Amino acid sequence: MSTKPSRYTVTAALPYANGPVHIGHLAGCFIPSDIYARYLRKKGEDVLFVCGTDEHGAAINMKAQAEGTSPREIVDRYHGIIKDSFDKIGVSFDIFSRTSNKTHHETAQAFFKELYDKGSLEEKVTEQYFDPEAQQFIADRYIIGECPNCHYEEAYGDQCENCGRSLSPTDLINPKSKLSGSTPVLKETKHWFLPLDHLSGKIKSYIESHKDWKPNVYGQCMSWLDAGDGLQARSMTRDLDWGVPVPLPDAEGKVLYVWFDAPIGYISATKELLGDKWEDYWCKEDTKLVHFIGKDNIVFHCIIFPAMLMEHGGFHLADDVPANEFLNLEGKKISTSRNWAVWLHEYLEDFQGQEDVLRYVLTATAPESKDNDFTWKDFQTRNNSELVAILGNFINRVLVLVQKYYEGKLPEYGVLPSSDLEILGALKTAPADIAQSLEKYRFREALGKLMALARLGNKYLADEEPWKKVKTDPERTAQILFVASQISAQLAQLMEPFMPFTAEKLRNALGLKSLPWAECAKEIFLASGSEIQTAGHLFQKIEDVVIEAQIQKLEDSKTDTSPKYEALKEEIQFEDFSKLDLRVGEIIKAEKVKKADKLLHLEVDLGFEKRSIVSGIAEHFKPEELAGTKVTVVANLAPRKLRGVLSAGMILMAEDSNGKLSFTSPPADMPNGSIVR
RNA sequence: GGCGAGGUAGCUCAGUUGGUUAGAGCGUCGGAUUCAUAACCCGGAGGUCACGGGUUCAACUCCCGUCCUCGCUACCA
Repeated sequence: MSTKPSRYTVTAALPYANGPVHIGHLAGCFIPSDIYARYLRKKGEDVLFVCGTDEHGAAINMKAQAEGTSPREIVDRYHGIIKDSFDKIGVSFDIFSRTSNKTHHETAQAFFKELYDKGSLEEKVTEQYFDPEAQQFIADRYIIGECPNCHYEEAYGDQCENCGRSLSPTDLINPKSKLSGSTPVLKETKHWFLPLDHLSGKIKSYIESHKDWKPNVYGQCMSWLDAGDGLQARSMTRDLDWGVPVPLPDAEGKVLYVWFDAPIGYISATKELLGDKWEDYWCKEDTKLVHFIGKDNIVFHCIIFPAMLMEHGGFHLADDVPANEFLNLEGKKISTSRNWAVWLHEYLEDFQGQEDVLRYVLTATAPESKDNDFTWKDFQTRNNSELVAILGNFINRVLVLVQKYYEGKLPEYGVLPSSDLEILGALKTAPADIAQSLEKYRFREALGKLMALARLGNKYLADEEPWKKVKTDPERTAQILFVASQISAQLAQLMEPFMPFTAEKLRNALGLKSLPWAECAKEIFLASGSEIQTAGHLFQKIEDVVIEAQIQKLEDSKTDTSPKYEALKEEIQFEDFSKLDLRVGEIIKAEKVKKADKLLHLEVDLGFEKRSIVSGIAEHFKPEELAGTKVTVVANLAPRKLRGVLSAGMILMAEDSNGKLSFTSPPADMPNGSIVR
């Protein structure tokens, strides 16, 4: 967009309501979007900042079933936790809605209906499996059966995990529903697909018109568009009872696909807040639309959602999608399932009154251009040597001195020398300078520029030494503290988007109102005679014990993840078991399979013969360490080729809850070829 | 394996369209200081810009190749 936008629509990715929010979400999406929105508001722009919980989809349904409760119960729980924690950390959404509410259902249905009415959707009737016991259609991956290709007994309906073959549920021999364990029956069902291939040209030129997007975003989009198969038609509906009902006759038990309804959630949240005025923020070309997301969401926000909007017509497409990379934690990937995370609601409990510290640290260390690491040690250092020592200390020095020398009343300053005018000049240019970074979504750079002001203040005091001059030159001392107070005032204004709580505290001490950004471009904020109070310490030092406790907490949570035990499979008869021929084998030779990351080509001695077996264990074992290892082999499995290499049999492996594999090895003196039973 | 993004001081990162001694913050060492939460301020040390070629008068910056990290994807238990 070349001309100045008339209004802004800022969205933050909808958090999925099956768990709380952690620091990775914050650093990647919510803190930057909040800084941006607060900055725009302070600039006096017309800005709408929307978000909400994404509450549909099979995963929430499954979680509810696993906990023996309802999806409603799950989403209510997490919507509450998430909304509350966003409030407390100061993420200033204009509305934080949810996709399960009425407005959203209506909006999503109307959107779908529009596509349907104009003939954009392809209707396909297919036979799908239906679970008679659970009385519902079953998603492909919740159907298990025997693979027609390799006869693996537990192939999923969409793919056999054993031979890797893509499957359709109807290919399975002896299918079972994972929901109830019963045998599903085929039933005709109708679904609606959105073809995308005819849009690929439009989408490509849309992306290409945004070469200014971040390289990681632009690169991923082009990579996706250039991929071989082109854009496939996507089914926009599912057979499920939790979600937005498909607004057509004959669509009993069908809901919109969660990926279809979720982004529309941005729009319905807007409607909920603004009523008819919503169109200004979504349809007008002079609106600037910015989606803040994590890198896992790039393709969806840059390609699929715009495609939906294009096909519908009448919508303005995203002007920028400043996706961040991932934040690691103490050198390891954040993982919800392994409980390796710092949860926002827990941080807020443990660090009450230190909301801005987390905002500051996550901004300073945000993964803007590549993955970054959050460590508690770094958190402590940034708090102690940046917030406390540089920023808090400067403010404290000024306020204490003004209190001490002038009873809190700002003195007259007479005619300032040019060195002071230079300092004040820096205050005048700071807003534009910081704005330049913010407009480019360079939040850590912007924050650095803010801190440079505090550094300037500290240097000014050190150079001028008012505590000495007060004895010899009261007039000059008055000037110095007058100038230093102006720096404090500018800090109070400009820190607002980054650290809103501290900004308010400081403004109150200085008796200032929040000023529009443009009005911050000046030298003097506080007139002589202004009453100034001390603010106490803006930031508290964080001691080692506090940090050690957090690290310990992380370690503990890691070990106490109760391992997830898979449900037992259905009972089998002895003859089922006796079909298996298990033998003791010994690995003689192992080498990596070319062009495959996970596969090892093994030569296994079964006593009576040597076998070639391909096994997916390359990420767990080095080939040269394997010779001589005793293993248990499924010896009568039908042979097949993997990556062009013959695999005649299968090695049995045990897997722990972290996905680590180990051999089920017989003792070394057990002869090769021995029967296992 | 394919595609994408990265690999710059001990750590976290900047380096704009190729142009003289490659920058910042933190950490570290030394100095100065005491108004301030032993904080601030000044100074020093520290980099063959992943590696190897090439283009150019000139490359961290462009081209080719190799290695490593992350993501998507393929291959699996």
